[in-house]
Amino acid sequence: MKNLMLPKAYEPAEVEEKWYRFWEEQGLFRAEETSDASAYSIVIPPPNVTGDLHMGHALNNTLQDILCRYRRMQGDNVLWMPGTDHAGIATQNVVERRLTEEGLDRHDLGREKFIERVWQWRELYGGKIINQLKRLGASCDWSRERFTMDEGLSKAVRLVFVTLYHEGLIYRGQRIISWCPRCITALANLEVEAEEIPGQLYHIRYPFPDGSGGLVVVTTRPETMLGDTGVAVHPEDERYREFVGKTVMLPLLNRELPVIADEYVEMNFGSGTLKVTPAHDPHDFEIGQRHELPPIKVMDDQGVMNKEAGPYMGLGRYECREKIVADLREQGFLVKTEDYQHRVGHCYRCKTIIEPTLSEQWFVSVKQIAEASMAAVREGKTRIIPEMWEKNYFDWLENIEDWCISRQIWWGHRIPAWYCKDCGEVIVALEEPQECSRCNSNNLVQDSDVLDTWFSSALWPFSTLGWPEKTPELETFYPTSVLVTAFDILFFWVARMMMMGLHFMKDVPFRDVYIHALVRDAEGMKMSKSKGNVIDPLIIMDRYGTDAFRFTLAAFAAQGRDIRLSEERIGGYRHFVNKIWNASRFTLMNLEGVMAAAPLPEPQRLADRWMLSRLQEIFAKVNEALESYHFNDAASLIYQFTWHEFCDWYLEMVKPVLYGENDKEREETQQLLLYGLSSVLRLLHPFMPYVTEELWHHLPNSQGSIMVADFPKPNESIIDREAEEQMAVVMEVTTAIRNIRGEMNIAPAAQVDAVVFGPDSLTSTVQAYGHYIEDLARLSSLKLQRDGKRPKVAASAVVGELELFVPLEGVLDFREESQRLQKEISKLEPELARSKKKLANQEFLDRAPDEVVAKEREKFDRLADKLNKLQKQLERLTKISKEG
RNA sequence: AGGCACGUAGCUCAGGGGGAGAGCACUACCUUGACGCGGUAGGGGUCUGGGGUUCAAAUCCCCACGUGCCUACCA
Repeated sequence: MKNLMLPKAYEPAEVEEKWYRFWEEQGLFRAEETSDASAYSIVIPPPNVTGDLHMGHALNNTLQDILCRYRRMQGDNVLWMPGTDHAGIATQNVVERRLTEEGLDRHDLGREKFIERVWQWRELYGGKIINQLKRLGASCDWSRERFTMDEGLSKAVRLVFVTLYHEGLIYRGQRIISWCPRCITALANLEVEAEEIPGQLYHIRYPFPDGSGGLVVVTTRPETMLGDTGVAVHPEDERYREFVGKTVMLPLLNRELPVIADEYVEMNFGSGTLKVTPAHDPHDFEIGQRHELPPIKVMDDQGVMNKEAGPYMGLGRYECREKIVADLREQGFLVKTEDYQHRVGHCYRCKTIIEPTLSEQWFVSVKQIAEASMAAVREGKTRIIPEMWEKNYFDWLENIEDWCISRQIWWGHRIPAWYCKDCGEVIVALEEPQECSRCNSNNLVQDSDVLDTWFSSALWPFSTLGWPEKTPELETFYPTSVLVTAFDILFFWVARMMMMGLHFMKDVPFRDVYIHALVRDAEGMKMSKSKGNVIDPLIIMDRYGTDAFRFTLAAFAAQGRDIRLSEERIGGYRHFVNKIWNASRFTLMNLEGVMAAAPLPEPQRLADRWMLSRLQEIFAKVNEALESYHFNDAASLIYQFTWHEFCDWYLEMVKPVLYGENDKEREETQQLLLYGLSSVLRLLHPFMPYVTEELWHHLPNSQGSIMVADFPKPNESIIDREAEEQMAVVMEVTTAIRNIRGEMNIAPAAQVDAVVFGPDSLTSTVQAYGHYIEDLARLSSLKLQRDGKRPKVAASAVVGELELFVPLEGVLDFREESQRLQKEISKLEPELARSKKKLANQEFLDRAPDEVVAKEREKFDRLADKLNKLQKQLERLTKISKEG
């Protein structure tokens, strides 16, 4: 026997932990690698092990959980594959900060010990975000949890590297790359964030060899001049043509620089002369190659000037800049400086200004595999939703440059390449080679670099399923059904998964990519710790409960728009959770003696017929919304129905039956009420897993977990248009009487009479269902008349073709009532005028579709009739008030 | 510089060629046997501005203004 008594208010903290444990213990999150049921799979965007659950995670994982729970309730074999990302630079930074606190740095420990420390750290704190995801209710199959540095995943990484290398798609080369002098590593272009900052444009005179005149170059980074090996002008620039082939002198270092002509130079920028620093600028590097200007690196890997900087050696790059500017000024080479706003690259991990530097790194040649990735989307093998993101996806892939994948850090997948110290051979292999394949030397050293974190993330959809083994998991769950993510990692991650998936699995990694919003603060700023504007989801869950929080996220998740989270709105949905709780409480306390196994009775009464019919429509719409990732539509449909139809109307209409003497009616109603509540709970479960599970277990007819109950599907045969139309009349009449009561200040406890005039077709409905109106509008009597004398001293209203009177002999305030009628009339008049004008327009009649015209005629007639009736009521009132 | 969004009630936001919507906030009334985290009723918007297409525009197109984001090698 289930407990039908509920506490008065829902206390989330008490039930959330209980049910999460229950789900895990019952194995309800587990996917079957072999099953006949249709498979549905999602791989989680693996959060960084260093991470704390933030709003972005909360939204991302709530949406995934909604989809997974929805599909599971439909009977699908659902796999939500969880895991975490080793997050190379980010994690290394965190552990290094700890070492700093101990007064150490990683070099004190050495590579091996340092990596050990990182693993220890991960052992202690890496599970934190997993627990936070559980708190959120995430129904991942935790028995399959993966980590990007797991043995299996690491093996996949090595195999991919080796394969691409032998296919010629991975190569090693000297390039200008983006270098972070704080993290002391190369970065991919994508990992550099350009930010506009104020700076200076320095105009510097490079004199002719005899010390006279010279050419004026312009730069924002004067310290790089120490690495200049030429000065370039545009070949068609008349001003400088005579100097091409001659030389100028580099100030401070007194190096002779050739003046060369190159089309890259913009004649209109600055002086039209460009200093060429091949080792510290990507374009200068290219110019240098075209004109055989040697690159000279003037900085070391920490941004400190090296011996090539001569007297400036040992200075930090910005110290050096100041010193150089001062020296130039002193020696008369600084022509002028001006303020200049420009965009400068910053490290996406530590925000340090990056230094473009010539360096030898590993690259993936991506043009060819990018092409396949575009084709897959173009051909519809993968859909990107909302569609507008497709354009970004294509734009990026079309302009893609080779991907720099080597990082000079210690935490990550070591590059599987060995160098022979004797003959220089490069050996790329899955396992450490015993000897050089060319000279048989065993004097081999492994490349000290590790791979970009995103290299392993790119394999996530198949590496987590066991690749390169041919596993039943891969067979069943690849390609995955949908990838749910925010657009900020569309390039970092989604595009690269497409490339790797297509290349190694010969199939797309996911059928759909659903791109959701970014969560911003109330001012529309991206939430970040440095801005101090973060709202901590864990605090929110403490304060409002997880269900209210999740529902809010879903309600905000409209396609194609960012979310500005407002705490008030979460509060609003906490009220909704409480409303559901209390609707259930009411239902349960009226289910005493209900037959748990009874079949659903054929509904007889209007309220039941209407509620059942409306439910079918809600089922259809909610299913449709979830199928198409319209989470907010689904949420608001359920909200509106539950609160404003089920609670506001149905529960009220059902009370007299529940409290009445008729056992048969009561028993039927109990069954239908139970069905209604059960339906609402099942609709809500994907959004609000905890409260629905708790309530589910109180329902007399529930079995097991709501997680595996059927998600409601519409049954067309239950839709009852007639009931809905009749119910509309009941609702409108009730509202009209309540309006009169409210506006006339009739005490809520006081009962009044009402008289309704109108055609038989309508009054018969009012007659048949008058008991509902009497009850809901607190009437002592409801009389019906086809025609005849209207009551004299009465407040009145018009509802469709019905005229409605509330006699108020002795209490009616004539002025107030006539004002009320006047207000109604003045609302109607402009609407009627607009309709009239429309119907007078011949072109409208000719060109608009017939049904639109017919609808407009109907509307006009309805409005005119209503206005006419209201005016008569007003006239009558005025006359009576004068007589009285 | 280009591209993409967005500008709807005081606030946060849905909607999207033919009746302006929700939540919160606001006003009045209410200890009606689920809920005051409640109920009933109510006030509030030339849908940023200007053009255009259309019988019809908040909705489609163009321009302007504003906001946000993304991409880019004028040093």
